[in-house]
Amino acid sequence: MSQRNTCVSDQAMHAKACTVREVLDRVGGKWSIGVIIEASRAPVRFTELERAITGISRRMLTLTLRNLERDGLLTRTVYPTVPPKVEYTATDMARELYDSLVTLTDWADRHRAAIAASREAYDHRTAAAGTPGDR
Amino acid sequence: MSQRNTCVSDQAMHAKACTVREVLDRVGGKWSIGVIIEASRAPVRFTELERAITGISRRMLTLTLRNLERDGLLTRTVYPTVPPKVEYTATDMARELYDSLVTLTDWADRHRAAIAASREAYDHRTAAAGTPGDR
DNA sequence: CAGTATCCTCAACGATACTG
DNA sequence: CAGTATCGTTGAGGATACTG
Repeated sequence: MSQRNTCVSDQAMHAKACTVREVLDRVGGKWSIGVIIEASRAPVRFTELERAITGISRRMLTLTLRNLERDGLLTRTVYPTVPPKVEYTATDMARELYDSLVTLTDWADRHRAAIAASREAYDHRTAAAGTPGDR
Repeated sequence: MSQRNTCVSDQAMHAKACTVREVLDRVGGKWSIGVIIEASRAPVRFTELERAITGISRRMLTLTLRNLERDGLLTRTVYPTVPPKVEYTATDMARELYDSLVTLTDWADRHRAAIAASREAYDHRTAAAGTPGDR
């Protein structure tokens, strides 16, 4: 994701915000969630992921996989064959994380319409403010 | 946040990944969560937020507030006094979101140690690979 | 007080040629 | 097949002077 840990020296209740940031720093990247979901179903190979995740570049797939592996969210298994075969599998920790994320999708589902409406209203307001004459 | 909506043209189950991204695009910013938490307790003024949230710049506070207001997560109330007084309050939608985030903090709390250990192990491994001689 | 306007930096991401 | 190595782009975020 985009930001570093600013939690040091934070006081009291900010602990909550920081804990959330910990998670976000881990899965906030553009592709992390997609990879975790794919690797949660069954072991997946590099090329399979590349095809399954629309729009991801080879470089970003590699980086995402390495970071997730480093955090213990993915297991990387190399079969020393020719040509090489590598499989990625989500760990239990990652599956748990995915389950927790369901709570968030519920929230999004419930409020998607309200948010869209709020945005439209806001944009309409500010557009009106930006157009002095309005005619 | 860093990334645009790539959900268009996505198929079947990727809907889940996209719904998560919707939330992340909204709250994934470096400061959004902190602002929501502060504004969930009670109405807060601009300067109060600036002091409460360690490290935030004036510019980012403004941007974060505007985005959250646009999405209907914050209410902005202006008291036409001199000097001006502006209060920000979290909406019910935002409080609900915050409640959902608790699930994530639980996950982080449970696995913080495991993640740290995994990272250290990974870094040690790759460091060893990078140091040919090792002595 | 509550912002806006400017300028700048840097890390995330994208594209793609090359390789064990 | 499963990557790595390079180069280029973009936008999030930071610092800060100025203003109604």
